[in-house]
Amino acid sequence: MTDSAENSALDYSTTLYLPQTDFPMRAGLPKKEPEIVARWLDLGLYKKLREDAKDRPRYVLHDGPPYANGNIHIGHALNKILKDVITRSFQMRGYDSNYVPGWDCHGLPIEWKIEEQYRAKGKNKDEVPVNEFRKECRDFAAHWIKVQTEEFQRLGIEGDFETPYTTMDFHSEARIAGELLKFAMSGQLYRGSKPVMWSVVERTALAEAEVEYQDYESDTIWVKFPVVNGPDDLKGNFVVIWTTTPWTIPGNRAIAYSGRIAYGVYEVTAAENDFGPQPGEKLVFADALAEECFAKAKLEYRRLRDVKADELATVICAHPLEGLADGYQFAVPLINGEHVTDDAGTGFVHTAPGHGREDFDAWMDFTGDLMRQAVLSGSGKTQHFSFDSARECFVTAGKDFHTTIPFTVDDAGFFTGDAPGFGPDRDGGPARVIDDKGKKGNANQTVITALIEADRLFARGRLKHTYPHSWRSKKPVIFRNTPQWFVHMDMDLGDGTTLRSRALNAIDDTRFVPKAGQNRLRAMIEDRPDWVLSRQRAWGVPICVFADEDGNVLKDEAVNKRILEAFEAEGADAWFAEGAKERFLGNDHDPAKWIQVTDILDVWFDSGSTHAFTLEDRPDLKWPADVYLEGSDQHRGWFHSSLLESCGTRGRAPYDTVITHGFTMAEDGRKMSKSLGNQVFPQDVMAKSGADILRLWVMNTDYWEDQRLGQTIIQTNIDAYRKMRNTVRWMLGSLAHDKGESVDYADMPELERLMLHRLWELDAVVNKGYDDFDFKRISRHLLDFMVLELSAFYFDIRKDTLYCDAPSSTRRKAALQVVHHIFDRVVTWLAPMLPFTMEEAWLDRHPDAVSVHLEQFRKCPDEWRDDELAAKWKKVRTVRRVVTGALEIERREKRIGSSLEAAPFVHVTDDALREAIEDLDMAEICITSGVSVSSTPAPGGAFTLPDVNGVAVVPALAKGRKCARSWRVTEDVGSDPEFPDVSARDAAALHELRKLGRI
RNA sequence: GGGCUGGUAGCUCAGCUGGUUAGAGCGCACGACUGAUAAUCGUGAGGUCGGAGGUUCGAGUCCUCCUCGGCCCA
Repeated sequence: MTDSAENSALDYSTTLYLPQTDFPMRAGLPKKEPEIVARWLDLGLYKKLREDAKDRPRYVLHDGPPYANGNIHIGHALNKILKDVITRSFQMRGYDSNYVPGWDCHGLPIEWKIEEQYRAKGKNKDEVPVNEFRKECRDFAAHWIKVQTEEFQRLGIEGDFETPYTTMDFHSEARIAGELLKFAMSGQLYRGSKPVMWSVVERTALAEAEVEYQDYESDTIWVKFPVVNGPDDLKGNFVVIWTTTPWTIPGNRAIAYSGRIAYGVYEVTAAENDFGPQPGEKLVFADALAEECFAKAKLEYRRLRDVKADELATVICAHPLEGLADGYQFAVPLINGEHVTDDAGTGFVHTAPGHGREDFDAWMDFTGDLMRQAVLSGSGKTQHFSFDSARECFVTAGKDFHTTIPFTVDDAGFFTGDAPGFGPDRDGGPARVIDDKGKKGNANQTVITALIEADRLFARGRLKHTYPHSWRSKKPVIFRNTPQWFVHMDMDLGDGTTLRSRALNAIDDTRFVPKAGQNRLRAMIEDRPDWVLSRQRAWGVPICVFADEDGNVLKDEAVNKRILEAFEAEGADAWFAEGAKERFLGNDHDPAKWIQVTDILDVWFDSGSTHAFTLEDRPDLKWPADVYLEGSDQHRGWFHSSLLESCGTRGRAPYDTVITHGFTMAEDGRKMSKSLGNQVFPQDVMAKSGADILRLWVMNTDYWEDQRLGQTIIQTNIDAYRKMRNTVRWMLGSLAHDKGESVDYADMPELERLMLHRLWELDAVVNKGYDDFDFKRISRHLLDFMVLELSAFYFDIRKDTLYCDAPSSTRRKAALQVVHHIFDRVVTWLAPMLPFTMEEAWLDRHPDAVSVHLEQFRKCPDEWRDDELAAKWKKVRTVRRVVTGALEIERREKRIGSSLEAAPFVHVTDDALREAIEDLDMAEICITSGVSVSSTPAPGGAFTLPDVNGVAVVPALAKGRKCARSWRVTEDVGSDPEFPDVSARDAAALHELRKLGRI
């Protein structure tokens, strides 16, 4: 090796166009990102984006509102990042793509928080005026909106955070109420009833999340129901049920059995006691439970025969309290129940539809079936049929059958008139289930006594089990039938459609990404019962209707107008203010006749109405939205309620496209949880690595499915980020020498044209990816492009040209221009994904620019497409691969270090491959100092690759001396006496530079 | 228990309507360079495609069952 380089007088590095940039290799995102956010806010970037795009077609992604009650978690981050990438990408692809963030503000969790604060201060919610309480809820939500706004902005989310929408704005509340009134006026809203968990102590309904299960001792009873119709030999026998809530017997309306369980008729053969069942009595039990039951009643027995399910289906019993008072003289049918098991009890389940969810569902299925068979009038009026008529009789005779569910217990736990003999008509007043202290009242005992008197008690006992208790008072709760407001799913809306049919049609007309969401939503709509809108709560939009005692709603547009105007001006608090009833009813209606409903709307109705008060009402938006995007849980939630609300009021979905994302799991694929300590907090990732790292994770993941996130995965993304960042950095450094001199496409070397062709191809991939919301496809292609084709190929080859060529070199100018094209495209394509880093890069390249986010994706002219050239270079790279492989051996054997020390002989016997490289400078492409190509077969021992036929390489050292400037080994080093240690090309470059005063 | 959905190298992902020895990037190991330098280039080792049956000349790709996970219900 020559040592002229070391002895050189000139430090040639100063004569090279080496990359020059202040764009740091290490990003320092945690520090830099907040500065960029601040700059965007100072600029008013959101407004600038709108101004910039004001003449473009609008693209609206409607934000599903997060709940305003805490810091954001990884799910929020995922969701908002996806939305942001969509809005930013559409903005850069020719649309006015604005984004109005929203918040869900009403509802239970916020009420809890406020109550919790009250408890801490020793206050009681019920002692606080409702509007004072609502005010505190409002302030609480407002606080978290502020916090989350900052967190979202820190993530790089661009949106109208100055004027977001919230469900608690007065205007929103007015419009939500208005939407409800549309349902009321069109007759879709009706009052029905449903059992809910009820705390007598607190006089309030409880949600599932508000109860906890504690040990409790219940009275248990086995009750005999006499068979009055069915198979002849069963008449007069008893069907026996078991229950842990004796007080629900007055509410019994049916007995559930299971078609999967074996039953038999059993006869008592001996009795230990002289009370209770006596020898000769015949009873039906599940076979698996008979022994246990008879033992409990201290009886001996024998089994008489099987009882089949189809026999049970025909059985009608009398109510065990039929003899007690008027009101129990109805038939108790046996109904098939999916929930019935033979694990415990008797194999028959006492069904009191007002006192249990499963009871209610089984009962509704049963009555629903009957209704569909059109044998019932469905008038809603209670008209008991005679129990000595057969079931066939009432079915075929079309007798009236009461489908209403009795309200047997009031809010204070007392029996009502719907429980004859136990309510106000009872001597000594109504019996009580639970008292104000949460202790058992006398209801159970009273019912048991009545059953004994009627000789309908088979046995009794006590049972320790877990039972729901109020989270707050720690007292037991009961299931209690309560009036609720519903929307019909299957009522003819006057045009032959129903809410259900409209919703199903709307689903067919909607694009789902991924496709599976369509089936999921459809299945839910197909199956769902009527929509319950009411909640017995304080913090929400009221169901602002007046109803008479029968539940008929007052329909008066003048009243509605007064309500909505008041809400618009004062918020929904107006409904709860003193004198509201008289104020809204006005002079046309007698306040004594009308009941003001005080229930509030389920928050799903609020968020289901966001399309009305944002998309329709804001001039910057449009209805319907182009796209809704949320987690897959929202098939049951927001997608669902928005669909129903919109179909009920407008006949179609409020969206054209629905995108769903999965959930974020810990690294092992399991749910993140506090107790496992495997949670990842977006705040931590941002503080340690930066928001762009988190965003890159989102971009690289298959978000349609559940994703995983943890330390390893974050590190993977940090590594990918670094690679991309360094590639961008190198371009910035090279482009520092770009004078913007352009070279005609036709004058460009093939390598440059190849890169333009690749850009043209990538352009299609990128746009298709954004169209399909398939971001990982884009990020994958771009990263691969940067790694495989830029860093390891194009840049590596062109370093010599860019660093060493003379200022006048066309090759160098063409390369610069291509790097410029690559930079502009790669950076803008990535800008929606990595908004901070690409902003930083863009401003580094274009110091006078405002923001990369105001840019549009650059077009790639069709002129750039050259499939033939691409095919040719595929062959070139095949040959290159063999050369590189041969050099690797030389390196391993320590015969060379740098590839520039080599000048191999390449024997290409494959005609197609040789043709491809014939007119090319393979030394340049292989980054060697020379390549000799021949078509003669290679000598034995030449290097080949198993998958490449017709190419063999014989390595050789380059002849000549090492150029002190370009480090290539050439024979023309020293040809210019003025620069004796450099090659001719470099000497010429030096002359030019000197002429320009550069050296 | 039901509806929907998923399990391909350490990590993230490709593998279209079943067809040659299952791919990529990163990471890792080793090497080179020292003018992208806490960077860059090269080479290599990693997979019984969750498991078991079955259909087929042939299955990661189709069918059945099992298993582990997820969302929503019950």
